[in-house]
Amino acid sequence: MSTGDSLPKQRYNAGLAAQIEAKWQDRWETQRTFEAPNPAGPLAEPHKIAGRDKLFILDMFPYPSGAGLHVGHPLGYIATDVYGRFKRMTGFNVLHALGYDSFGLPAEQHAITTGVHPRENTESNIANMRRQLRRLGLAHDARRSVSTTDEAFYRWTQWIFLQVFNSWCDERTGKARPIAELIAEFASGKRDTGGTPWASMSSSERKQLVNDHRLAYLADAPVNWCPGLGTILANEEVTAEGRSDIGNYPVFKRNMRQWTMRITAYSDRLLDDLERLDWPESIKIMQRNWIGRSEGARVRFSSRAGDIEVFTTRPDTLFGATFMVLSPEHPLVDSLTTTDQQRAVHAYRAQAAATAEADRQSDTRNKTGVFTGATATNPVTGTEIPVWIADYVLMGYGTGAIMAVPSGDERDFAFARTYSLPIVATQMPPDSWFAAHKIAPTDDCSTWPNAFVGEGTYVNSRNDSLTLDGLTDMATAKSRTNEWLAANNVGQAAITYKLRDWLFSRQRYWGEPFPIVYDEDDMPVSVPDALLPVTLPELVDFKPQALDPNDEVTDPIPPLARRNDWVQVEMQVHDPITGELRPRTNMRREINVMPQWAGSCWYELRYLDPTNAAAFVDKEVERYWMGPQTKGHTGGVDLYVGGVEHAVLHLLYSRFWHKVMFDLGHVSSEEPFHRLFNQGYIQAYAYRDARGQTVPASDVTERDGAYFYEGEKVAREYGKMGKSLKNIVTPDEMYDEYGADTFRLYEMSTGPLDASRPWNTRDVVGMQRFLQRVWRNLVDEDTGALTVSNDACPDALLRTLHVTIDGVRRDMDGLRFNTAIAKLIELNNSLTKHAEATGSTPRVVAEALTQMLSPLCPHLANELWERLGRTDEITYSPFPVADPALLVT
RNA sequence: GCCCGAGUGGCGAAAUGGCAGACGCGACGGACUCAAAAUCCGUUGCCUGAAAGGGUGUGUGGGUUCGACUCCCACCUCGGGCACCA
Repeated sequence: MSTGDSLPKQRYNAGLAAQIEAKWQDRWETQRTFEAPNPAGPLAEPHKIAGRDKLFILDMFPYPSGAGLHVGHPLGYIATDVYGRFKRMTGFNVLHALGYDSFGLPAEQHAITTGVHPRENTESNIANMRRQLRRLGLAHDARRSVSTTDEAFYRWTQWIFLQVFNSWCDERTGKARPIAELIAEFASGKRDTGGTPWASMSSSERKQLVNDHRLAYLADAPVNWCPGLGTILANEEVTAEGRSDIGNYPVFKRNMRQWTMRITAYSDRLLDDLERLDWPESIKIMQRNWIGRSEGARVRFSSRAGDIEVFTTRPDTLFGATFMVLSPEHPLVDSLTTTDQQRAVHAYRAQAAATAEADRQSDTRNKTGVFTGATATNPVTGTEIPVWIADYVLMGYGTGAIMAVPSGDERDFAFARTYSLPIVATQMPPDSWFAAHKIAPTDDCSTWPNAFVGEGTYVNSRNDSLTLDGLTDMATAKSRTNEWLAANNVGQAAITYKLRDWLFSRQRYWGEPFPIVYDEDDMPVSVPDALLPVTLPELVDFKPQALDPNDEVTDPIPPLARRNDWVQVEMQVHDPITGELRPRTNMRREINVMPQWAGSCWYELRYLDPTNAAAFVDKEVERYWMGPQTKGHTGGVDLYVGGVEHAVLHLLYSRFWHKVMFDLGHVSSEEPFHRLFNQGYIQAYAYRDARGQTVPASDVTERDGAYFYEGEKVAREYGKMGKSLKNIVTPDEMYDEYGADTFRLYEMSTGPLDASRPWNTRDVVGMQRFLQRVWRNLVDEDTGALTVSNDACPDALLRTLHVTIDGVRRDMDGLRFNTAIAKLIELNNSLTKHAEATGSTPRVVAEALTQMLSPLCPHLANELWERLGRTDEITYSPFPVADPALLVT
């Protein structure tokens, strides 16, 4: 169709939108419209700050993928942009920027297959994404865009790592302190070393003792080792058969020496401070469950291999413990196992090692296990009870061993039933329970259909010095048992967390090198601040070194090990104990790199002060943007928007680092993100042909509710937008077909921000028509002349305007952009009726409508504002305020 | 499996204890046009009825309430996370 000639010259369509958008994007850049003033430092403009409140808005920064952006990415970015623009119009000094989380596996994989250096690939991906984002018209301060791979950035990632490494958590205050203070306490005798006195310790022993207290420490941790690929694998990369997803090589679960972050020392603070955050309740619940604090007791059972310590949340049921179960990985298994059980135990351990952890925790799976042949003594009854191993007991939780009370725990009950182990009831369930299960209270508990986990009257729970019998209150029964355990030196009340310490090293190339060298005792030593950053050495081959696929014992050889000239180093370092600075030869660099989480744990702080070479962030600048706003306020980013997929890991790791920085006095905020909002995902339809192959969604047509590709019928499904489903829609296509403003409006209109929704290109035109109608109400499509008059506005229209202002203001504040847009459409529809009747638009409505639209479609609004003859910047013009007198009908 | 969400017209949704379906898409009808596109106007949950009207309806089954899309319980389906994808 060639229709261009007959269209009105000044119709608002993709062509006109493109002109307008390019014009304003250029103008914003040259006029530096969105640069946010700092109170101090190189970006300081104190006169611009006076009398304004600040607002720090943050998006979860993207990974610069080779595919660029698809229309799913900008959902959150547009929302924060609309909110930030709205807040600017209500007087806030808004900081909004976007950087790149640019270390990570895809660039490394790309480098392995193509030989192109990850930096090159990463930089071209960033350039492409910057171009795509610029066309969206985001009001970002470009000076503050940082990438985690910039040396000027990761210099400070390394510096923060050293802060963590050179700290310990003082158990008396629960706060991090410099490690030098711990050394001083040991040296002065103020703190007991728990063994050899400090003065008699060798240098190596002292370093080891101190290392054992550091917040970043080396420890053996279980990993999925795939020698055939030469790498450690994520659980998701391991198949159900315990082989690698790629290449189908064997995978071994084994311990390996890894950098580990002592996040568990912060469990209680991470848990308690959730109360003080403005986060969705569901995310708080997920974090609480992840931390998984449970109160109970540790109890020691004696055995021929020594004491076996268990953690239980139900010490009150100790009298019903009729057997014990150890995790197959438990260190005492070897010494416990009797000769005749060795084969069975060995076979079972091998099988457990090949089972995914999620499956091991499954409640519905049949319980499996093996008897070790050994027994242990129940401390309250004195009875010898059998010791088993079973994969439903995990080494990573509690002590890796449990006392099994089949009458009071469903899993233990199932296990006892499977292996005919004894069941002793320690609580008499209420009659209603028996009635519900259609059994009699006189029936033996081994005939019960399942365990009883509620509160009942204690029975069979008595020895010479402890009696629970007759009690009905669980709390009393627990505390009495705990007191008895402590008095008899066989246990004590204890708290356990599901949270585990954070595995922090990767055997990869494309990550931050650790600022660590090893000395002659093989002890880690900080690289001095003056020598940061430790830059990534150049490599030609990025591939991990593959080994014999069955070589379970050799350690992985990370890519950095290839650069022996880099690994071996002479350096002036501070002695970890004395602090004395002296040159050392024969030092060896750490050859692991940090995980991708590292940069994302603190990037928001660098936005504040991106060029600071003396500190990761200036203290005054941090206090201005992130400091607590009232007493008891945690401080932190004012609004953080991102996907719910980061609910636990990223959001817990960054909270931990931030708290360490707070304890050490480097930041004034206790939490990184005060308010959190999770946006939904954009999903998309995908289509498969009769052979089950996905076909390009863009070429599928609909007829009578059925879908066709090249004349053949295809089946529709629904999934996350991505390359594999061939259902990607790029923002570039939308810019070209409709313009950025229409695209922005469409993304904001399709539903509430926190809901996922399918992408439907067909629907975009609705927002284009809306903008077209707005344009036509103010501008003559044929001549381009303004059709706005200064005549008085009729009362009814004025009332509609003020009701709209009132609603839109509240919707924008509450991030309800979809309903704000609906209200603006209604206002414009009223305006259309008026304009049709009178031939002109009242200026008061035209200006207010333009202003209310400007956060949502800023290019169009700026253009209309200028055509309305306004010479002030609409970006900083005051958002309309409703007159209460005009709200009553 | 465990933890967290979500299910409302043909589709995206609105209403969050008080008239279910605002607004948009699509569809249908009309205006403009030689015609079409674009644009504009109107109708549009479903069943029934010529109409007025009547009936019915927020995943399923129960419950609380004068009143439930909204609160509670159970179930089903879908999405997210499960620690080396980020």
